[in-house]
Amino acid sequence: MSKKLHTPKCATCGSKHKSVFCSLNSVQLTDIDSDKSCDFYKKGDTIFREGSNSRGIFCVNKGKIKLSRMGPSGKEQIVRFATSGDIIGYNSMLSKRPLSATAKALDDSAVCFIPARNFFEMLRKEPNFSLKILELTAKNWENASRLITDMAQKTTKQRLAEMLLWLKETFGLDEDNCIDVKLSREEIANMVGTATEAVIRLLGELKKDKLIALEGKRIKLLDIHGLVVLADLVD
Amino acid sequence: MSKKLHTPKCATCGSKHKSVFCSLNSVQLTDIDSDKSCDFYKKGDTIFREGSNSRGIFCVNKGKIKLSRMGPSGKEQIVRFATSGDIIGYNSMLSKRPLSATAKALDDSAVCFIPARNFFEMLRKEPNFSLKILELTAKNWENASRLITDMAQKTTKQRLAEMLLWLKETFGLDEDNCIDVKLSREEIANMVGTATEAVIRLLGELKKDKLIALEGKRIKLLDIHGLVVLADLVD
DNA sequence: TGCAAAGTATGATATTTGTCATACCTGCTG
DNA sequence: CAGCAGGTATGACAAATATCATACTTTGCA
Repeated sequence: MSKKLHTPKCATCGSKHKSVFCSLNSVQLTDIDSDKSCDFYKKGDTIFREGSNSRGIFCVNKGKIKLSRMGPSGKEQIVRFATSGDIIGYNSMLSKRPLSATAKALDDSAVCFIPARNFFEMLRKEPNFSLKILELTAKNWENASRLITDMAQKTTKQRLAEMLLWLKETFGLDEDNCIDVKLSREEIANMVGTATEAVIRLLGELKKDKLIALEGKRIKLLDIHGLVVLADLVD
Repeated sequence: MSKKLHTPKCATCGSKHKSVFCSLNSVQLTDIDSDKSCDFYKKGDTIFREGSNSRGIFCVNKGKIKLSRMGPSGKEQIVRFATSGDIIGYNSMLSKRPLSATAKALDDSAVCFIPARNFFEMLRKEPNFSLKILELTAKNWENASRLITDMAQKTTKQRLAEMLLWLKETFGLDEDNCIDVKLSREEIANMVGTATEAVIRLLGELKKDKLIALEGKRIKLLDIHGLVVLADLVD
């Protein structure tokens, strides 16, 4: 399942500057460190599960995490991703509700755990930290409300294009312009909100339209602007 | 458009106890009051518009507000409602982005305005207030991610049933068990994410199934449990 | 190395939903 | 009070997408 790791220090964490902890000083980072632990998760491992109660927040040290919810008919819906420097599991701490999503490792990952007490203490003591988290939750809502609109109004093909661009933003491109994450067609379908077969067919169409190229699970973006136009994301 | 009103005091506001301001003491409420103003909006009036920059937050004193986004093809998507005691317009303050939704009055409404400065001051000075807002934004995200899942996976009829239940939660029922808000079929369609004709047909089906009754715009809920089951919301 | 299992691909078909045309109400305004 | 406009309703049709069946391909593991 998961294996304890030598716990990295926040102060020397490569992702510090791009995380919500960036505004904290070294004393405060030591406070966070004091009760922190770090676990290793193999690809496919579950970090936490929808419906259970969280006892703290998680911060991704290394790896790729998907956050998903179970739909009524048992179908998975991917609602968010997290990678180095991102925190997860904080929403249910703040809303005082059970966890609303399940977190699974897409790759071998290292994830730190910070107990609720330390998290809330920091929120109370540090207005700047509090504002950072507020900024994060507010952005989450804005992204989600855009996604609601897109789910409701765009065609499957448009949503697929949009999801590819989202994956690019989240995980970046490798040296070959391929999206730097490996997802099954089924997982892509669970982002787009459609059937696996539809994704396969539509990826084929995007390929025929010379917007992407496919080599197994690797998806190469050939025409990003074309995808933006297709997804109707032009501002 | 909107008419200045005699500004009500937070301390004597009937919605204080159920609002995010419930944890503030009388001195703090006076702080909020100091630069507050209140405007009257007629049914259909716009309170703020997607894309513009907000200069403060709004708190609904009386009335019913819908928050919606424009989809790519110009179709409205209703993403939230607000009523007495609810605050709106705070997300874009916190995310430091332009407003992500448009707010329009569904009824004649009175809405207070609190400048950004006072809002942020309170956030900085009052950890309890900060935590209340965090709770709010976290809940928003959770609701939104459920909605994403539903949009992606449920049938139009299920979503319609779910929206009716959502309207019931938000606006309540009158003495006749009718949902206490008047929306056009088009507006309902803009919540459900479908065409107006589909809503008309499906409302007809729900009526035939004896789950609801219709008298013009008034929708009477005959079998709430039946709607819950249909919407697949059973826990 | 080769087999089983999982994942990917493709076709045929059924269903759902969107779109367009049209007609009918209902409430408002001149 | 007539008539017009906006909203509601219904049918016919087209398009998109889900579902089912089947075959092919890759991957992991014994």
